[in-house]
Amino acid sequence: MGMIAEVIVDIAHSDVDKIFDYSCDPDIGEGMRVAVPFGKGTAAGFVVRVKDATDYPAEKLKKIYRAVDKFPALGRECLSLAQKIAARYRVPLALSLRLFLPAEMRTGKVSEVYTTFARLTGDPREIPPRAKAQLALAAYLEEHGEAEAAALRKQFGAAVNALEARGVITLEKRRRRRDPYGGQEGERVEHLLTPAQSEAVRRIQGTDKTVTLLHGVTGSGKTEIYLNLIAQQLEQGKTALFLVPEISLTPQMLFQLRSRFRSKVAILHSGLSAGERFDEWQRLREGEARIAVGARSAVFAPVENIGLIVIDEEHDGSYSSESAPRYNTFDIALLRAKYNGCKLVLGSATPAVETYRRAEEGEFELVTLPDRINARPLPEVRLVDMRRDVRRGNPSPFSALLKERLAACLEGGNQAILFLNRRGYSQTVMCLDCGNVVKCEHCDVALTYHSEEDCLKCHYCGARYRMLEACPACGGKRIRYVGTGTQRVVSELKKLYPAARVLRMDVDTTSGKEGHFKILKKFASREADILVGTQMVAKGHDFPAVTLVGILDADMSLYFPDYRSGERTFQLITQVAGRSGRAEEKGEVVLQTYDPENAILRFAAQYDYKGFYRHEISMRAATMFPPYAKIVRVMVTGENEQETLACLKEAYVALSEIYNTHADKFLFFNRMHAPVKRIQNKFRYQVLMRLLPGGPLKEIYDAVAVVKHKNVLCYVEENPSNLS
DNA sequence: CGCGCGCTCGGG
DNA sequence: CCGAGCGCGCGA
Repeated sequence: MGMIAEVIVDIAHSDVDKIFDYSCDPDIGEGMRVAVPFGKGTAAGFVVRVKDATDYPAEKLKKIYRAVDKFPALGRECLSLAQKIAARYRVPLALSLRLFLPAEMRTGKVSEVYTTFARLTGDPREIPPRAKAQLALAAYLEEHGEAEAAALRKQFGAAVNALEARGVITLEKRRRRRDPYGGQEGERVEHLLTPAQSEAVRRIQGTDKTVTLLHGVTGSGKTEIYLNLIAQQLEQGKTALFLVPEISLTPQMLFQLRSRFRSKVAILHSGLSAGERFDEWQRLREGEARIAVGARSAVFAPVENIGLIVIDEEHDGSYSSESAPRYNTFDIALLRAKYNGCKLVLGSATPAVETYRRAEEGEFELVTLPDRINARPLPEVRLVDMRRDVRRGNPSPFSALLKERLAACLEGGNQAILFLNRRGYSQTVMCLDCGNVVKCEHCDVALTYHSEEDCLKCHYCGARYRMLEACPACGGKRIRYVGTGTQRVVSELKKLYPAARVLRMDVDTTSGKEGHFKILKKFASREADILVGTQMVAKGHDFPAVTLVGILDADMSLYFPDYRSGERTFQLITQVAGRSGRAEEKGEVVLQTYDPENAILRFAAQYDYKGFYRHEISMRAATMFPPYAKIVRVMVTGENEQETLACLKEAYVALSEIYNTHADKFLFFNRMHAPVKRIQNKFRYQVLMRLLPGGPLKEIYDAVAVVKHKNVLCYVEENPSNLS
């Protein structure tokens, strides 16, 4: 009797989201990718199980054509995990299985690369004395051992083939790993833990809880703790996942890891070429590398026998997936930790309120590192009331204090960072005669003026428009620039400090994979005095000469229509303030605001996380926001407004039923326009809900899974980080 | 009466 | 997802 394979075809659609049985040869195994006859053609698929019988009529059964790879691309754990993900987020299994492979493997563009080596295997005396090149080649190999055939061909030409034909040398193809960053390593340093770090390590190992929250201020040495824990797991023959926000995957950080763990580290992130990513993935799968370092998607790394999972900067928004399946890295990491029976460490200087709460409640172990390693104080933060500056008739984006401190900083030969969370020149342009603000043709969003290209850009879809000469509504010619962006800050700086060298870092100046490295490197090597940028400047990187950080508009992120805006503001300020005074000289921070009494800004200025947390958690309790309730949004979006509305209605009717039967679990239930009504020509409507713990979340997912409208997308978001 | 488009269904 | 099959609507 032949073998039967259960196959999931690699088509992400609920209609074909089911197991198809195929007969197969014994070389087909679980987890392998296969090519199968499907419908009127061929489909790729994943073998999820192999069995020896099926109920499906034998005459209709078809046979797997072939295995796509020589190896099982998916392991046991990942098959089980993918099922859970598919069930939890109501996506086809094919979609959750794809998470576990490098994307380029599916498109078939990537394969292993080989290098041919030549070595002596016969007697060089068989070479006739006339064949000078062949003799030289043989002599070369006698001296050097083996060498790459390609290099030899360059030097000795056809002699390579001639000698092979003669049997004097043998050519051998060997797999070659593409190596991101060309094997560069940092310096090897001793890793002695401070008493506080040792105690933290001891507590993380000693707890019987799966999850530990490691709360340590900037510079308290969290990384050393992670590395120590990882090293211990490696010694026990286990593997580790080290997850970081995309932005902190700097070469420096990677070199540091490599200097410690050498080739045991594999890097998975979007900056690699397809081939490099595939090879790093293979090194992990084959056990050659045993530490996977990477952003969100590295939580799916193909390692077995995991001994530790680390999520660094756990509060970072990049840990939530923005497209289906909308998973949260923590949830996946927890599943993997449970499956492998290992620990999961969350690290942050500014933990998410929801995380800290779970630690406080005892669900997570809480380990706190209150002090910086070098005991250097954090830079002093001075709050500036911008309303007073405005009243005094100072229209510039810089307060009098900031100007004074900037001058002093430059005079002292130091560097400054100015942070402003808005790119472009001005937030938008407005007609002074009629108040008209120009919007994007494809999005319900005001356009931003960019001075470099003298154009208006839409920050949602990237569309560009010529700068207006007159108001399109009333023809008025008095156009005013409203709100300050990074470009304007740079041009104001040039007026104020003509001698200062200014660098700008935002999405517009960091195109290309290595774009923001180049700018950071330039600044680090002191080719500029002032770095102006958006939140990109907040993370990573040590600039020893920076003694001043200016936060130009601390309120900007505060008034986002989002329950996490306070939390995000606190995190951002803490992070950017930490850029000041990293070396010998004392640092300072100037924090400009129109709301100097604001509690969150005051806690941030004092580096008082606990004060902030208590304030924020009591606000959340009073207003019933997460973690006391869950925000659930069902988004409905499509290009045709009628179709979109019809779909919204269908979803709303289905959800209303849930609401009516579980009214006690709902704090809020309504349908409405999304705050941004249209993005990229797609109309956006939503059903917004707030659920008490134990609310009918599953029912909501089930109801939405049934809603199917052509040309309209309808999906569930839990506690979305961005409610626009 | 014939064809075309749109919906439904099956695919192992 | 993609193609096949089929029903109904419209046009000469």
